[in-house]
Amino acid sequence: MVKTSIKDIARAAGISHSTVSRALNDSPLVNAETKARVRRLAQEMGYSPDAAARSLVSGRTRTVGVVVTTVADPFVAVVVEGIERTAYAHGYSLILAASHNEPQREIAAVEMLRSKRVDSVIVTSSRVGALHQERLGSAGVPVILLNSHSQQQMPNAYSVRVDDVHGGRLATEYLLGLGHQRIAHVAGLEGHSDSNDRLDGYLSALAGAGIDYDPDCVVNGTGRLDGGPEVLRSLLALRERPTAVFCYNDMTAIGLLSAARNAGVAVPRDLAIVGFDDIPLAAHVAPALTTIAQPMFELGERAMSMALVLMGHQGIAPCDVTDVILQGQLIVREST
Amino acid sequence: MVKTSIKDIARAAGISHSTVSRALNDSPLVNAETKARVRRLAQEMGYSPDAAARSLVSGRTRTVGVVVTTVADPFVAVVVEGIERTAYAHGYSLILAASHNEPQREIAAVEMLRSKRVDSVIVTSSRVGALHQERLGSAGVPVILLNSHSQQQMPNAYSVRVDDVHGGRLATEYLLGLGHQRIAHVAGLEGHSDSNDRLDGYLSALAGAGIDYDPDCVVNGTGRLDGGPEVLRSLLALRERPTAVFCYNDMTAIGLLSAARNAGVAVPRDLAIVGFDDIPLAAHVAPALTTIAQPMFELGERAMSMALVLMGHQGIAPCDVTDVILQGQLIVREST
DNA sequence: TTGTAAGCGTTATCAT
DNA sequence: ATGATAACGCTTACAA
Repeated sequence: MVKTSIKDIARAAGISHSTVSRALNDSPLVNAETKARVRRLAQEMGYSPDAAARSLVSGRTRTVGVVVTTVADPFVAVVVEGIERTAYAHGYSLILAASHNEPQREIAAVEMLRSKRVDSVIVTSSRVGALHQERLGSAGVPVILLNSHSQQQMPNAYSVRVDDVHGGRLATEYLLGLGHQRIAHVAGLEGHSDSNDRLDGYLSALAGAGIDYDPDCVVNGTGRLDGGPEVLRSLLALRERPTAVFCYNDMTAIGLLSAARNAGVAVPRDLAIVGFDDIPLAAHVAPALTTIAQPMFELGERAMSMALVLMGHQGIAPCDVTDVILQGQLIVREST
Repeated sequence: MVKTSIKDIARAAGISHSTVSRALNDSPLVNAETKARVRRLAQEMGYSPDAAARSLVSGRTRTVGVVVTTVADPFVAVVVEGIERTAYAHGYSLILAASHNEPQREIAAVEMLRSKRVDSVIVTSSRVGALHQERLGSAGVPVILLNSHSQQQMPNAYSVRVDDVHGGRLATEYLLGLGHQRIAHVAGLEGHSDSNDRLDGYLSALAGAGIDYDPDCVVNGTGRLDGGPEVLRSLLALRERPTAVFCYNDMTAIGLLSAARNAGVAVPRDLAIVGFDDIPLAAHVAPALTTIAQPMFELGERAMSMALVLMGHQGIAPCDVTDVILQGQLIVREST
């Protein structure tokens, strides 16, 4: 048994391959017993339909492409879980590609997906979203940006995201409410709109409280666990030491937490820390992390649902759903 | 610009589609300027080769299927990262499917991958690995099991795994060395060979120390964060309370850690806890988790490399690489 | 109800 | 160096 095609089955059954095709696709135009015989044969011969051949004629692959920065990030992992569950429920498969935060790889990934003729593409934390929407959107393949947005508002710009400005403001205002006057911010990687927006929220909260913005208080992070020690060093090196810090995401915050513990900086007494995401483990570090919760799973679900709609899967009009914005929520724990 | 095929380019250039194909594939049998003209046109017309059509004739897709339990598990996420990096480096794409620990879905996932004609399949924590190896292996598609093994040793059984028995023994012997006499074990989900093997290691260490095995000391876990409270309850309900516990994985251990903290059970004083995996966040919980480190990234890398070899990518003989077994390593932190 | 034939977008084998 | 033509495995008119 190497590989069986409908022609092989046709030969074995002594009928034409079109009848086999019809039988396998449950067409009403086939004699009931012929259908049964064909199906039994298909089973016995280990037949598996060739998706490539099928999509060559149908023009659809029942596959969506998912571009992430890396799966080894808990936030991304849960988002992908949300996408996967929804996709599976509707008979779609996922091709996964990682950009590793490099625009070049992101572009290459989307090109690969285009070549594989995926029916839709979901890109998380894109740095060049508008480009994809131009290349694919105009070719009829919906592109959904997840937690990023084009600078220029395009006609075919679909996105699902959390309100990052609001989240950043929420976090900062909470720290201000606690009485902190000197609040630092650890940004994410440059070029990401979510990081920029969270920074904007931070700045807006500061401005709202009538606090002068000190550029030194904003330090660059990596969005990863390992940046902690360096971030801590930067913060401690400031002329006037901040009493609180709002981090781009939970991984950054947890890395900082760890570095603080090793350096004997007590959290929250010496330094209050707020994260962003509420990844599953945020509640389990010590001290448990105060953070802005993103509905990660739902973000994935919504993005995939939007893709389904755009591929014509429900009766909903496409124009209803161009830009879904969800709100984050402050979760107070022990790190503040 | 909807979709451009080589025929469209041929028409625009006034040549045959076979010449276009040759030009695009950099065949030496094409006039240099024709080649240049074709390529410019392809660029301008936004041409993207149809992977389905190509693989229909070539018989290969340059795609591997990856079946995981769920991506929303840090161990799995890092493994997939390892697979992805290696795959990308060799021009392969990944189709991702989740089994959610249900044998039925695992089988459906593999069937989908078979239909998509992936060149190879990697299945993590399989519950029915032998089945896939029979269905796909005999059809010429290599199947690599990652951290699971068939009960019966088959001819085409490829696997990459950590030595779970050894790891389980290591963890338990370490606790014994600390003086613990009553050590519990929280198992993973039933039907997984890795969980069974870790249990075997635990039992073997106990036996080696001349300690009678008390079946009540082995409780069932879920492998997830959320099982903590119930596991703790089970442990506290035991007639003679254990002073230490070895958990199937870090997520189980961290869930337990959390539950212990909430219940006022001091770790490690009242209860010492050892995990398994060494997920990135294991060092950042409190107390930091003692665990058996698996080379997660390398596991993924090795599995993908093995797939490459089996697909004929290097000069290595296939027989050299049927079963890679890596050793885990004890990492002592604060939870013991 | 079934069979024949065309076509999806490629690559590959022939000729020319 | 280039062009016809067949083939990959399937779906789908169109015939019978």
